[in-house]
Amino acid sequence: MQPTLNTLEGLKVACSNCNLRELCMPTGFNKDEMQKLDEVVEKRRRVKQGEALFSSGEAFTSLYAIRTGFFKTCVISEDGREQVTGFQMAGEIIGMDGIVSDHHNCSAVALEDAEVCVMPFSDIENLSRELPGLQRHVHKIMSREIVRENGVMMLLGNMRAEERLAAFLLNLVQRLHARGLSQSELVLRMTREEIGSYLGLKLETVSRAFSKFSEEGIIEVKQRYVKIVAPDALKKIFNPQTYY
Amino acid sequence: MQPTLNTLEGLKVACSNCNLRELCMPTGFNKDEMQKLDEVVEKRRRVKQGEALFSSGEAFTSLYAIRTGFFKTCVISEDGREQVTGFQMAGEIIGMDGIVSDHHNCSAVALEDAEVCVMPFSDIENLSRELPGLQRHVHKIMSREIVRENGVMMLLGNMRAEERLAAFLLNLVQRLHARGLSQSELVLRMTREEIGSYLGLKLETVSRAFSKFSEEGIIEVKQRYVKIVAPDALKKIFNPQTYY
DNA sequence: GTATTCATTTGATTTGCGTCAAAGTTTTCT
DNA sequence: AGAAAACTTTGACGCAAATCAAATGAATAC
Repeated sequence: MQPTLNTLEGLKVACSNCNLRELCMPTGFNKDEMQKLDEVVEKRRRVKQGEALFSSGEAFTSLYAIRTGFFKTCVISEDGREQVTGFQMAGEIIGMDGIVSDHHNCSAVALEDAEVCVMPFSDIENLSRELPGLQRHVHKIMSREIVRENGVMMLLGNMRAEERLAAFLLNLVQRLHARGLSQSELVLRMTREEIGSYLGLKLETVSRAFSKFSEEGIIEVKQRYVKIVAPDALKKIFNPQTYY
Repeated sequence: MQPTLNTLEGLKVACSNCNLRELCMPTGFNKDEMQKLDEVVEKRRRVKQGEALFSSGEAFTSLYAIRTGFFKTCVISEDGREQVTGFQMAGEIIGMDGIVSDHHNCSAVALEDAEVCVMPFSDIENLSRELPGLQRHVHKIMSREIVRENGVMMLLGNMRAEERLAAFLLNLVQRLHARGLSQSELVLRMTREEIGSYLGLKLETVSRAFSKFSEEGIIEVKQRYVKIVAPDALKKIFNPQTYY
């Protein structure tokens, strides 16, 4: 480890004046509690595009709050098949897969240059014994991940290609919108192949579904740029029943 | 609610002399700590075959430790498609999906008459601030669920029908073996349709895969009874690479 | 600025699983 | 015990997505 390479020297690392606070930290703390919270963030770490924040099998030490950038998490089977298990953006917490065995079960790779807050898990555990609000927050974050994965299982087990892609796009744009970005335009940070891996499809199938949506006037696509022209049509594809 | 129907009166509810303790509770506690742990289990509750322990949308109050019986958990999409997200047996903890929103996101249905220990989550949170061992255990249980679901995503996204069924059987028999049962024989508690839902397959496909394994002499099947004759062959199907 | 690599699109063909159907078996109900 | 309902198996056929293939476009390196 070469901390000087990964740590941002001279930058005040503090949640209390971070504009992502409401996304990744619990709310409703007083000044004293907020100060303690600040100390959980040991340091920051930059991860270049294509690099791994952590890799499957590595010792688990910390959770990471994404400050900037975009990640994918993936598991690899023994015979080399890769499954993307999620895409994560600013304000989201990753690394919880490592708690159960003290080793990471998946890898987190930056899809664009990124910066994360390193939060040693033992510190989180210590402080969350003092601060019930933090304790509850940690529980909620893990529960949210369980619920998210339930949703992916529904996608993979029950939905057809176009339904999966519609759900994927709606989910992405909704999360970006929650971060102050457009609710109709987005630039994909991942390849068709990575989308396909996440959705249990081959890249050609993903490409065809994009083209189909485009032909139908539901979206406009130019490579990684996507504009959602008819969100209701997408929602209808994702969930036919609601629109009888 | 009719507590008298669900509570087992006159039974001493205590983890300290429960033979499943090592499966669902943390180890290494002294007498005093063990006694506190006992108090987390508010009561027990019986669930008849086919009944729901909790249902999607219901208010979340407690986690449940399965004492006897067998459950499935499932989510239902708005248009009515059901996805089985897991099968749970004695010693396993369910209900963590409800923490994030204070409402359950999935339903837990008993596949045979069952008995669970009801553990109010607020009590768990309170006590785990006192007992770091319990705190760590709660984190591990949730992390284990995340990791399990990662594995299911790999199954659903990358594997073919027979690989999925092989993985399913190996996983089931391994968990049963950890509970003192045979590592080669099992009686399925779920229908072909429920297996199919979990594995993202139709019941006919599951049935055909069973028949194929049977014809090849890998397993013996008679309805719900399954005997694994050639476990290595199953492992090879699940994970071709390892056996070059 | 050109070459090389990587990503995407689109077409032709194949295939694994789904769908439909019917018969057999087991369990449940009366 | 007998009838009804639920579950399972097996076969024939269809289709959605995978595979194979080739061309185009974009990004990166030299």
